[in-house]
Amino acid sequence: MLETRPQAQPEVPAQSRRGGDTRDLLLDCAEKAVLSKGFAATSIDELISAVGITKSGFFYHFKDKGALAEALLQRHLDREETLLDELFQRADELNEDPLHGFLVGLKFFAEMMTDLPEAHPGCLVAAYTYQDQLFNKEVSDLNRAGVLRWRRRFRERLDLIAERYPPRMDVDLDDLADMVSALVEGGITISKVVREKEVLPRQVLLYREFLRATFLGI
Amino acid sequence: MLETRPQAQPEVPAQSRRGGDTRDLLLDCAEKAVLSKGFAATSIDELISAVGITKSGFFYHFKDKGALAEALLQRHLDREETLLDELFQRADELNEDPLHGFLVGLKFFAEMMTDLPEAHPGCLVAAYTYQDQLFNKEVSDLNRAGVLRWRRRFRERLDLIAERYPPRMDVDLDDLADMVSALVEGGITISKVVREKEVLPRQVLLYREFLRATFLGI
DNA sequence: TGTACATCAGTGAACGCGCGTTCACTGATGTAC
DNA sequence: TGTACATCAGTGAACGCGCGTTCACTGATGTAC
Repeated sequence: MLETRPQAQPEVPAQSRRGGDTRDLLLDCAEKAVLSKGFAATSIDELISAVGITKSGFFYHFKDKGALAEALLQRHLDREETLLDELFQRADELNEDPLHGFLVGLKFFAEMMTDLPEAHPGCLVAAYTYQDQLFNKEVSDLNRAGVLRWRRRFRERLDLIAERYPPRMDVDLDDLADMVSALVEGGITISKVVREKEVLPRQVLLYREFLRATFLGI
Repeated sequence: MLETRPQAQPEVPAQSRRGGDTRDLLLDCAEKAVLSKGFAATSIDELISAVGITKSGFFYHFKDKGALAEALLQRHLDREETLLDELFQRADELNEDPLHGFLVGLKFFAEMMTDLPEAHPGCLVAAYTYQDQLFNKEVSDLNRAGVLRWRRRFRERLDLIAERYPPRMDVDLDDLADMVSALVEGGITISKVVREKEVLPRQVLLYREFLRATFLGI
């Protein structure tokens, strides 16, 4: 029942690569694999044969499989943060107002989702959450801190907005902040399940519409 | 790194149970395990020792591990449908109007989520989606059909509502229907990650607020 | 500029354990006549 | 009411394969003097 598709061979042989490259390649392959079949079903063997090193080479880079999990999540959280930071900063530069900056940022975000070539790759947060017991406490805490950081950051932004535009509806701003995360995680899941990549960007745009109504009225 | 907590021993020994009971017990244990650590990390050994039969006994009930996956998802989808059917039917009986019936139903739904004793158990849809490659096409299709059925059913309901209450915002009704699924899946994920079970019901209530604004204005 | 040593990025062989699966068999209950 | 057979819900032993992990070793590059 396990339908393991063979991974592509690496273009560059192991010898002519530097160590950091090999490590990153391992993480790239692991990310792809974890997102499509989960962490437990991702074997070290498949990663090393995709990257072109031996098993002992893997254990040079990661002390055990758990270290791979941790490095993978950390890299994901870092990248996500950088990406969204740039995106919302760019949106803010186009617009002085915190509300309109956010609205433009959400539009950028939805466009980015739409432009991704294949169906959306998915998010490690959900993938890890549903395999929680496999990981040690540090990994779970890393994941939790990641989500809570977004709550805090969106919340700060919403506070600024609410100062200038008193909300027309009775909504809790923490809930409104969490809704971004929930809708992204859920949107990715539903996109994957129904195999329609438009679902995720459309949900983001719908959230944007609700946000506008909350602060600007209908 | 695998932190496998021992499952509770069954109260009733295998001999004094009927066959259907044992099968259901296996499914119960499997559901719990799959939700907390994923399908691949759930071993047949742990299920049989929790239920109190031998490994061959397991293969009497399921021809292989894939059959367990299929039965598990099918049971989950059936239960979910029955539960939500009853819930929204009960809400409709209290209110003639399709909008207010829906609003009351969402309130019931949120209350149900709140009243669950422990943190929310999670949803097999997301758990399966992030382990897609492990399953055969029938399982993926089952999952997909499940989500699409909810899109259709909520959409029908929203059509009825929109007939009576022309929407005040420019929203696509399919998106609005999908948002329920996305928010539930995402809400469960976020609830689990941050370990706050209130997140899910609060997201449902926030959706409810937006729905009210869409059809009734602010 | 040459030599000595350290570090980096791996190799290769072996390990034992747990996994899913198979197969021949069995004791208790149900049904037909 | 008794006997024959069928079905249900398992048992017990064995299978081989793949998994994560360890350990002693190595060839290429970097650095100190």
